[in-house]
Amino acid sequence: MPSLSLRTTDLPVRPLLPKEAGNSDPFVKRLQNHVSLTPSDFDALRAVIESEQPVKKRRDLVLDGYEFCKLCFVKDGYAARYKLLRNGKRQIVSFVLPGDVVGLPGSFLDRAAQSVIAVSDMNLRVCSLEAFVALCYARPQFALALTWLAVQEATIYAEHVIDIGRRSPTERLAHLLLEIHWRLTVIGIASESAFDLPFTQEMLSDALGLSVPHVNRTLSRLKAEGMICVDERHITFPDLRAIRLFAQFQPANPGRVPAPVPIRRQQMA
Amino acid sequence: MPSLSLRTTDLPVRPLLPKEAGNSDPFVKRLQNHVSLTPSDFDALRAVIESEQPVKKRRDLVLDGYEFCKLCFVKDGYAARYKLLRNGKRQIVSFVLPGDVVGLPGSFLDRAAQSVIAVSDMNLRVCSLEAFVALCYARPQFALALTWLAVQEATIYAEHVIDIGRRSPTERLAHLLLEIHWRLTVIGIASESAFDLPFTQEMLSDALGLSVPHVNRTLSRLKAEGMICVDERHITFPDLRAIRLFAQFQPANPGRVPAPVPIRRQQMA
DNA sequence: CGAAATTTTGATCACGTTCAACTTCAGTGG
DNA sequence: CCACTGAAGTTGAACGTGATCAAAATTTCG
Repeated sequence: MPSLSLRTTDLPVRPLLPKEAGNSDPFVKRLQNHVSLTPSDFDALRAVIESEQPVKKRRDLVLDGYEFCKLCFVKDGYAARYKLLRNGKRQIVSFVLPGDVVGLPGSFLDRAAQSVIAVSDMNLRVCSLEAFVALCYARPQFALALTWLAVQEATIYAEHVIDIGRRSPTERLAHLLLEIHWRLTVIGIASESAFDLPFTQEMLSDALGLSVPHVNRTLSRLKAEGMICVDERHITFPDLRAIRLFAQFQPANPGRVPAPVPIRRQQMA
Repeated sequence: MPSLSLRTTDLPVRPLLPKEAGNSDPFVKRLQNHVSLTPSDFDALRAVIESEQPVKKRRDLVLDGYEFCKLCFVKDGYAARYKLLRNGKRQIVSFVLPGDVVGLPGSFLDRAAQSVIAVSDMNLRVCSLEAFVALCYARPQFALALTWLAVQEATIYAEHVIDIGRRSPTERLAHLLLEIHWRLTVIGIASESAFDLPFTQEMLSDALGLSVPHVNRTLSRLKAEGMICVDERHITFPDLRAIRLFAQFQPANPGRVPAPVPIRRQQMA
C-alpha cells in the first residue's frame, strides 16, 4: 500500500513562490482570473506555503478513506482523482492539471472520498488547510477565490456526469478532450487548437465509463471522421468550432469575483 | 419557453428569515454545520435577502445558457439541475433539496451551464450574488461557509460520476436513494431509515443514465432482495447498514471550518 | 536488451435500450 | 356522476451497443 501522506519534512525547503510568481505559477494565474491580488497579498500567500514537494509518477497523493488536511497547489505534472470499487473497477472522477488544488475537495471532508494518484512526476506547493483558512479570515478575497475554484470544480464534475450519463461514446470522448484542451489553454500550456494529452487510453476509459478497447475504437472513429488528428500523444483539432459544436462543449467561465465595494456605497446603487 | 428569471418585484415582500430562523431554516441549519454564527451575523444575513419567492411546480428557475446572478436559498420544495442534449436526452446532474442553493454553481459563471426546474411547489429566499459577496468581504465566515457548500456540492457530483460510470444499476439506484435519504436527514426531514421520495422514476432514470423501464425493474429488484420497502413514494430501508455496504455509500461529511484563530497565535502552535 | 505498459484488432455475448401496450390514479369539466 | 385527459408506473419482446475475453503488435522504460 502506498504511503499515506506527504511528509513535509522530507526535503529541505526550496525557494517558495519566487518573485515572478505572478506570471509563472499556474495556481496564481488561476487565482488572478477571479480576484486582483496586491503585492502584500502575494507575500501573505507565500507565507502559508510550507514546502515544495516533488512527487514521483504513480505515487498516491491522497488515499480514499483517510484524513488528509493539506492543500497542494500543482506547480507542474498531472494526476487523477479516482475511486476503486468493490468489483475491482475504477472510476476516474477528474484529472488534476497544473494550477489545480489537490485536496479540493478531499481535505475539506473528515475523510477523503477519493484517492488521487500522480500520473506523471509532479511538483507541488503544500500548505495546511488550517493556515489557508487563517489567510482567508485575514484576507477574504482568498476565501472567495477558493469558492470560485470549488465552483469551477463542481462545474467540471457536472459536465462529466452529463458525458457519462447521456452522451454517446464519440461525443463523450470528444467532450473530454476538449475539456482538457481548454483547461490547458487557460494555464497557457496548450496552443489554440492542439495539445499534448498526458493520459493513457486506460485512464480515459476509466474517466468515461467505457472499456479500453471501446475508447480505442472511438478514438479511431474521431480520427476517421477528421475531427481530431493524433500523433503520438499530440492531439490536434483541425476545426475547433466544428468539434465543439459536435460535442456541445461550452467552456465554463467562472467570472471574476465582484469587487469589494464598501457596503455603504453598494446600498446606494 | 419558460420565463427566464425570477422577477423579485412580483410579490410584496414577506417577513424574511424570521427570528427563529436559527432553528427552522434549512439553509441556516446547513451553514451552522460549518461555522458558528452570532446574532449579528444573522442580522447581516437577513439584510442581504431581497425577497421570498413562491415558485410553481414545473417552472424553470434557471435556463441553460442564460446569465443568472441570484442566489436562491431553498426554504422548501424540490428541484432538479439538468441539461438537455441535442439528441433530446436529458441528464439530471443533481437534485436540489431544501437548504440547497439554486445558483450554485450557475450564478458564478458568465452563463449557466445547466437549467434548474422545480419538481414541486417551492419557496425560495432570494439574494443577489453581489450582495452576498459583499457580505463575505465584511464577514469572511460566510465566504468560507460558501466554500464548504461548494465543496460539498462537488463531492456529491463526484459520487454521481462514480455511480453512473462504474456502478451496476442496482448499486447505482441504491446509492442515489441513500444519498437523498442522507441529505434529507441532515436537514431533519427524514427519519433514521425511511423517507418520502420527492422524485418520479423518470427523474431517477435521467439522474442515473438509465431508461425508465430499467429503473422500474431495478427498483423491483431492490424490493425483491429486501433492501428497500416501497409504499407509494415512501421508501424504507429495513437494514440501513446492509444497503449502505452494498452500495458502498459513505456519507460525505464536510467538517467544520477551522476556527478563526488570530494569525499570531497560530504561528506559535 | 528484457520486461512491463500501452495500443490495437477480432469474436462473442449479455445487458440495458427501445418501442409498445396497458394499468392505475388524480384532476377536470361536461 | 362519469367520461376524458395526462402523468406515472409496470410489463413484455426484440434489438443493438458496448463489455468481455483473448491475443498480437507496439512502445516505453528500467
